Amino acid sequence: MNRFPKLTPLSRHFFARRADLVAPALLGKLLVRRLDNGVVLMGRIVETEAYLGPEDPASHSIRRRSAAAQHIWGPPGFAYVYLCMGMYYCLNVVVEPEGRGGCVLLRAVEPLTGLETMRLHRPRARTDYELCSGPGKLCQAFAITAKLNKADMTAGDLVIAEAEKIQFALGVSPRIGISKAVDWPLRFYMAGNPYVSHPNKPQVTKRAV
DNA sequence: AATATGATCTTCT
DNA sequence: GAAGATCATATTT
Repeated sequence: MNRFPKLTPLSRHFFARRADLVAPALLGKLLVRRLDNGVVLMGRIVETEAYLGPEDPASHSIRRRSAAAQHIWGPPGFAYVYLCMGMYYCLNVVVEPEGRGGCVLLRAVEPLTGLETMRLHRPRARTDYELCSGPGKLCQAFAITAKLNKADMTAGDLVIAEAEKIQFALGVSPRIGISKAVDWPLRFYMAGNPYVSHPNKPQVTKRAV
């Protein structure tokens, strides 16, 4: 309970690639959150979506720069947290070389440690599957709010850390919940993993990793 | 100043 | 499968 594996945050270099390369590369990595009271929450990333630069009509980088989002054109490896539908936060990591405005949305994690605290954060969740199986749920479980917008995810209280490599089949599908570029295959997930959201969504390709 | 629009979740049918 | 909750940001008057 008081021993955690050695955590090695991913380097900024890791994020300085195209979003559609970083997104699948993040599968299997650890999302690590240290709360103010010292409790550590951890989950294995099992589902991500890539949002590219200005050539992607669904990306926030095609919109005019706002104070809350201007850092997505800055150096990669920082959190981009924003409120969706007035009620739920979504967590992104800024990726791609500086100036592009690419992001990767973290859609689902497999909860590993701190489940009791996650259940307190998500009283609505009746099963462990409902804890983190969606971008809004994940933010509730991990207590991620706009206060963590612009946080450095290579160091601090919200980081993505290296993990033991595990074998899995890569699922690819169109992104969820958007109205532009709806067919672009930029959602990546661990095929068959029970903590992925929208398990019945048809995938377009599948290959071993 | 006012309105339209979501990278969602929950509950109900 | 569909509707409602709810608000930061962007776009329109």
